[in-house]
Amino acid sequence: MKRNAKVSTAVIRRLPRYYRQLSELQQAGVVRISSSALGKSMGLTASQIRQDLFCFGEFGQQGYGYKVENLKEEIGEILGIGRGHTLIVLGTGNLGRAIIRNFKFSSNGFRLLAAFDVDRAVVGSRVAGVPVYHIDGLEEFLSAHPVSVGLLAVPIAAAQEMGERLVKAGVRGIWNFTNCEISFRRPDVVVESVHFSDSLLALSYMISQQERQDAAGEKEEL
Amino acid sequence: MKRNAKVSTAVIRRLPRYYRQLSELQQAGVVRISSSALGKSMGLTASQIRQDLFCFGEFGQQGYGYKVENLKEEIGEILGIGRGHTLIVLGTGNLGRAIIRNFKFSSNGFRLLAAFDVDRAVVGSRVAGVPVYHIDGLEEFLSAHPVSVGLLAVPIAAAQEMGERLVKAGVRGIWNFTNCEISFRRPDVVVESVHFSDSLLALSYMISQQERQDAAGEKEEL
DNA sequence: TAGATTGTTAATCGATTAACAATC
DNA sequence: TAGATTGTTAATCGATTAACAATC
Repeated sequence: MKRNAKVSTAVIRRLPRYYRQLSELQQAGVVRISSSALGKSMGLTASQIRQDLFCFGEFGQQGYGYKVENLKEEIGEILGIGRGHTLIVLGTGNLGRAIIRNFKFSSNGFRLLAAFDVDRAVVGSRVAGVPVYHIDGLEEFLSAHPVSVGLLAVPIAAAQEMGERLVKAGVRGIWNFTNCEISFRRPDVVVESVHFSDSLLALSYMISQQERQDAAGEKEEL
Repeated sequence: MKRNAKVSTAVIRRLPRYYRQLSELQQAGVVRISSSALGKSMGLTASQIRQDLFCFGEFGQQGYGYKVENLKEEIGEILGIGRGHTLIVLGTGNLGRAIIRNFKFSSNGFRLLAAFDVDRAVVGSRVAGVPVYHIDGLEEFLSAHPVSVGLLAVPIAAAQEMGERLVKAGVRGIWNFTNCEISFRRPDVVVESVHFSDSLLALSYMISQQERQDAAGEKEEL
């Protein structure tokens, strides 16, 4: 990993996809791959892949291509897998619990330390082995355990406030699953939002376009 | 809605955000807004907003700005809200159930008709009022009910196959929550994926960058 | 060696921003 | 009317694609 000046978000968004694709290739026993083959398998151009990698250094061999395992490891390091990142979940409702149970934090380089909730009925229990604490103990926990990312799965009304408590206590990364925009006037705090609603509405637009085209086509046929 | 030639994905991705922001403004009782005020509230330039809207027609008044309610409705129509879209969920594990219980399908213009699973223990029951059928009955159900979108919350191994069954039975939109890429050689089928893993890894990259900068800064200070 | 494929610079394309006449 | 703000075209900026020398 070398250059690194200003990597565009477009590139950053592709890095996890490279990582995922290379993992699959590795599992499938593929040892080497060229930028053009990788591009074809992902719907990208060879140029773009080489240009993307160029942001970070040299990972291939001329005339040969890339060693799948090696490139995967390199991109993993760029992404920060293996940096010992830690995470806590705020909110153990349906969504919070589903994520805790389903998501493979460890294969993304994260260790899930704990969950927090206001509901005394769940506080003290465990979800998939993860202890659930009362939200009142958040600051105390954070002062004792360094936490890289706080996952917000709380009601919308509580999102901004909970985010602020996390940031105030030193958490730099917020993974926001609430369907609202949250922000902090802090250049050192990163917010990544997963907006289901935006995703479905984009899909809704695209299928609506299809439908409109279909309708126009039928009209023409008459 | 007028022009519409080729709307870039960048614009499409912003439309739901506009819709969300305008809904919030409306709820807050704001009646009119200018492109510059809307831009400021969303971290976009006024130019960009006007340029985006220009793809679809004229929605404002010179010297006045946009009527919040009106613009919201127009963007809603562009997005296809109110087109009577329908949806089914495949897979009622933790994630599937959490989405069924949590997500406000109706406020995004979708009607959730049913869920499907292989597990006989859940088949026949209801999740948040939604009936769960056995996957064997999928094709029969689809032939009786027009479905716009199929939500995939099945194990990775089943994702592609389930997608193909949906497409074969006439479903045009796939909302993919499995952590794998699926694709169909069908220009009329739209796949929208929600990759938690890609999202977390992008966040991981960004906080790792912060950490690297911090480390470099500390080094300099010595 | 010859062929293949990279790293890297240059060219192109597309998206964002700026500018401003039209007009409410 | 004067001021504000749009719709829309032109300018700029950034990202993608093309090209090719270097070299395995």
